[in-house]
Amino acid sequence: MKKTSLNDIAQQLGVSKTLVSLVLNGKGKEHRISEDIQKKVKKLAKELNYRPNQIAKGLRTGKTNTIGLIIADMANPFFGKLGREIEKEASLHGYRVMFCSSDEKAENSQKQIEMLQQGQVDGIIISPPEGSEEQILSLEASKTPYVLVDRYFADIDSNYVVVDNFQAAYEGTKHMINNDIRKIACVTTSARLVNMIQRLEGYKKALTDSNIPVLEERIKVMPFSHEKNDVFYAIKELLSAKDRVEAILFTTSKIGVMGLESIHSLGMQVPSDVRVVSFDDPDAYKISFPPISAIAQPLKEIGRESVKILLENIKNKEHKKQKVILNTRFIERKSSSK
Amino acid sequence: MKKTSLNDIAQQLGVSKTLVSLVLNGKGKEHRISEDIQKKVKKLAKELNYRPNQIAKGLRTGKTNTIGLIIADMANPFFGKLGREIEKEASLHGYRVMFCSSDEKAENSQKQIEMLQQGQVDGIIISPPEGSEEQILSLEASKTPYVLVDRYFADIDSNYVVVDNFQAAYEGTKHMINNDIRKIACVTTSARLVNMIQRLEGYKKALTDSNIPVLEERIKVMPFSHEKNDVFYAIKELLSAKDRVEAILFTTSKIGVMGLESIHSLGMQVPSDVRVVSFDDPDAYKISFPPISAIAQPLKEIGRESVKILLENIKNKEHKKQKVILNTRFIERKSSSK
DNA sequence: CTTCTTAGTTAAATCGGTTTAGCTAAAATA
DNA sequence: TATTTTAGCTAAACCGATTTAACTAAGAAG
Repeated sequence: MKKTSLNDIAQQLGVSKTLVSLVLNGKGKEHRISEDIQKKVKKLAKELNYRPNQIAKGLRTGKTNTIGLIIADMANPFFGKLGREIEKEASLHGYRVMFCSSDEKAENSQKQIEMLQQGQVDGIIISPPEGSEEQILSLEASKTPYVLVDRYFADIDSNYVVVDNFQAAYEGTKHMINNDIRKIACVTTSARLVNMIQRLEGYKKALTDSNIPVLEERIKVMPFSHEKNDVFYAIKELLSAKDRVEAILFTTSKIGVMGLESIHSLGMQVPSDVRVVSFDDPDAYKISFPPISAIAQPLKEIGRESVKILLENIKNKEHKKQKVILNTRFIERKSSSK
Repeated sequence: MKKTSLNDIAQQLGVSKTLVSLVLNGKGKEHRISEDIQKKVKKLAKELNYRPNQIAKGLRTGKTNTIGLIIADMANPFFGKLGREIEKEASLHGYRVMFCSSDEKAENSQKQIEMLQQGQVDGIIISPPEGSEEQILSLEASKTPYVLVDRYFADIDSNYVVVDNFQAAYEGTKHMINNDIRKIACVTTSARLVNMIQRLEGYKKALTDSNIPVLEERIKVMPFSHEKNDVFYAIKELLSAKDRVEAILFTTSKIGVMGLESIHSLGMQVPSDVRVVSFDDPDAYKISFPPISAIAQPLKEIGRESVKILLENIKNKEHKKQKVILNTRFIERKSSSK
């Protein structure tokens, strides 16, 4: 049972494939194809279960109705949920999504961008890893429509959709300070990505605004590609120092989850031994006992906005750059107060 | 800066595009193209940063080097991780992955299959929702290479990769019985999917093997598409009955997470008020306090096997059907013993 | 000196659609 | 009646690669 092509239909009806194409694309009226023939074509197409070959269509029209998505890791609930929202929104507009996990490695995103650019997608949504500036510039140069999410590069004029990371971290930290906690650590990562820099800045500003000194030994920056062990030792240091911290701000849920595991395995309890606030809001934080106070990102909106902007750029390649900064939502749970 | 095509290279060198194509596909020797010209072609291709248009290539060769993946929901960590493993394995073989979330709805997977079949992918890995038998039969009829994961249909001879759900549920239940727990409930879903049936059967068999009566009121089957509320009321019933259960087996992590939230919001504690064992092993279970005993599925292997089988079927469409049943791993944590 | 090899190269078909430009016959207008 | 318009349809180019089936010129063999 071979797939039926335009030609099959055309031949069986003794008409040209041009006609069949026009009719099936709803341009029958416009090209004054007689009602009679239009009916016949549609009927036979249905009977033969005709599905246009998107590859052929794509070759001619230069459109694939597919968007590429490059994120760090779709197994990470933050990116998984974001990916899902992007998929949903794209699907509403007739687009499919090709997912790529970069593992935050510029060499991976490099390959993925190249792959996606080989005529496979109409545009790209990317959460650019550290050191991928060149890649973004090359997207720009090749006029590939793209939107950055989660982070951006200050010196590159791009479309992007991010959250107000400074404000988010500021609020999270302030919340603990307002609960009479003053010895607050921050465990973070990738010191060079703008979103992480802003989170750290927000943390610092909240401290200084309350006249609390910012101590370098209370800021633990995990290596580029961090493992459970890295986090464990950081936590251990923070919690075993003479001047032990009372609380920790985690700047990603990946670190947060590892951090909580570490806290537990050190035999400590939240919040009695140490208070916790974390960026992102994975399910884990809701069912954890106690539940973890979280800085939730508006994933639905991020997804919706990024797709919207991308599609606008696909339609009109000269569209002016759009920069969207969304607000986070602080969710107070039991983990962050004495 | 337009993309360079084969023709561009050919014209600039004054040779035919046939030659260029042959050289760049490593068939230069075979077709005795002179070393001299080969070098020139390769050099210019590199200079112009030539990338073959995969759409054009796909049209001609009928191969896309893309596989389609249809899962319930990539935001669900179980499927997210599985998806990631599939992506990894596919990528090792030069394949990309198009992700689709069906939300366990047959109408969605129907559309997604149709979409993927329009010449977009070389094969499909699908976790078929309830009621999608027809769709699988049509995949079969159209000779589309496909592999089922997580579940299968008993009356359809398909490739599939699943785990031994009966044994897994049996072990999980038995573990609690061995800890002197006898009043064990099971909260499950989708009573018609084979994997869920087997999980329920495993639970029942473990009880009867220990001479514990199987009570219908201790088996809560969540509706097809369940929400937090559904689980909440089920849990409430189980824990407020006169003959209150001492433990619960959750047959998916989605239900498990909702269940744990419910337990907490009822003011109950694990394991003192109720013991818990759950299928799957999301991060949430590791950082939950107490950590949750889990029936972990070998996601890496499932991903690897399903891709392997799919690629074999893409290479050879007459390949005989392969059925792989993998073992789960029971991870004892603090949630399941008194 | 002709014929056969062989090395080196290419024209053209093909994949399955979309789109442009134009054709034919009948109807309308001059 | 001659010309223009219009309705209805189609041939052929095109997208950018792969692949088949030659074709040419030079050297080898007879």
